[in-house]
Amino acid sequence: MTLHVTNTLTGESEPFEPRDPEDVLLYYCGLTVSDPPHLGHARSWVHVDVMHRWLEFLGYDVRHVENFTDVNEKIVARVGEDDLGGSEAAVAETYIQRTIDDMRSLNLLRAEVYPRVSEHVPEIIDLVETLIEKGYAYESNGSVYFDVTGFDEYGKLSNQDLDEIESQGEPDERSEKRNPADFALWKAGGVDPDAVEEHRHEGVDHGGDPPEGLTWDSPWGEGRPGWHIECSAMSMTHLDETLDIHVGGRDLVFPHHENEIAQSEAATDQQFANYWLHCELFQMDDEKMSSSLGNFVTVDDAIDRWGTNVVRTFLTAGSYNSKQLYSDETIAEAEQRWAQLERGYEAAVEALDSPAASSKVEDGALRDAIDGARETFTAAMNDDFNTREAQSALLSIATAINRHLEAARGDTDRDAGPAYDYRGLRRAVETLAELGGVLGLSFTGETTGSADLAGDVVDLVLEVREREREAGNYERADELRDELAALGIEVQDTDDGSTYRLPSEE
RNA sequence: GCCAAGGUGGCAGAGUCCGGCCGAACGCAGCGGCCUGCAGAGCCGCCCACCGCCGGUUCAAAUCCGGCCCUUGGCUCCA
Repeated sequence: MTLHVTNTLTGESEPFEPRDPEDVLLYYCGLTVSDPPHLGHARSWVHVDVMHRWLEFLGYDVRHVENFTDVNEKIVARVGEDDLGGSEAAVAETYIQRTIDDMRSLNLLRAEVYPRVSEHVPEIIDLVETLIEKGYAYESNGSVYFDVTGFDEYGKLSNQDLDEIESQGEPDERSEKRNPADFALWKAGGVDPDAVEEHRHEGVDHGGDPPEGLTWDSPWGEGRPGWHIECSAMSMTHLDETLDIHVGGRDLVFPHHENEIAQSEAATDQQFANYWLHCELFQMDDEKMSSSLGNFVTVDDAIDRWGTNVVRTFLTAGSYNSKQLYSDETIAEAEQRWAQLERGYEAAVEALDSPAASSKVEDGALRDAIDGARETFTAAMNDDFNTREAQSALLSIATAINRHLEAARGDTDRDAGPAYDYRGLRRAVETLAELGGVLGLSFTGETTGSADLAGDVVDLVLEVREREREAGNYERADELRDELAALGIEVQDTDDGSTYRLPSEE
């Protein structure tokens, strides 16, 4: 069984064959650091992260590179806001740090490199010069444009017809471009003040002076790199001329990725990326999640509200290449799914700790269920990273655990007590941790010092409550349970006493 | 207008590439039952889908072919 992926380039599901049987070169189009990351970004990150983890699970070494676009008018537009910083570089730095923090709290595997545009201008200039030399690009008033008519395959990713694109362009007599569809590789001069103005937040005081952005010397005079060239230059610098997998948001297919292909392949005469994978976007009711509509949730807030595991369960509750609905209901569902997984895991751990667990007991149904779940999980992930199906497999392990515990308790004759399948439960716990790990879910719930203390206190309260129950003071017992619940502590009464769960997360 | 993706139960969301195991997964919500002092959790069972519409191919279609309707995203400014 091999991994299949849906390639935007062909529109079809294809068996995945990296150029090198051991290494996979993975490039993800990162973000322009001009705003705090929101859940939409997190959705793509998490799916790329799951791809990365699954490729490693399959035995590949993954060389994962993800850029930061730190040169952009949108960033300049933030200069002077609040405490973001007084220059393009400072604003970018602020958001890069924030982005890295968010990535960490989402439990993302680190990429090998996070290259920045501002640190790759020489490589960009080299690439532009190559394109001019090869006749694919031309200089005009200090700017350099890519001539799309020179690249026969232009439009192959997005299925655009060049004539169609051209006819769309507004005729502009004074344009520096030969063709409306040509795009800038290098832009003469400093930042475009109109573009900056367009991205300013209303009612924010930016101080007096018009902001300046970064500029560099080039063979064509002072200027800034164009929007698309960065990804070509950085991926070639840190990976290779041909990538195995290039991932990005669906919204980048055209023109960004289309242009990347054109300039890269024109420059190297090599295929730029063998597999183009695109993450679909969030939908809020009938519109997409976007900053301008003000309907987004920042990664930061999401983690605070629901915790990493719930957020990741939510983000992987649909396929990476299908749109996903964001609503209170869909989040609540994800909370339930995660809670079920966690409860199943914890129930198994608890049973393993009890003297009733024995290596002499064997529950075939439990073991079969685990094996089946592993097969389902593997098949699902190999089928274009079907994370929803993979979650189902995990859930079926939780169910199998509960079923086994239930059966064992049911068999109990009073004196002997229940008997648990020690090895079966161990396998269940290990499998959940291992496969859950592929989705970036963490069952280990490491408790911090304060959580330990909280645990001790809860134990104390439960002890008091138990005495009330024994004395028949159920009203008082229920009050205590409700009061704990109000603090987010879930109490569950069982035959062997009461257990509890602290509110999840870090 | 062009390009792309999609329309599956009350919600959400797999399955569509490789037609039959789909009388449609997993989950949420709802309804019974077991358990419980009660609740929750768990377990068992149930309810809810003529798979957008119309036609075709086939022994057999959610899955293939054709037409139509609708939704969403990108482009139509900059690039």
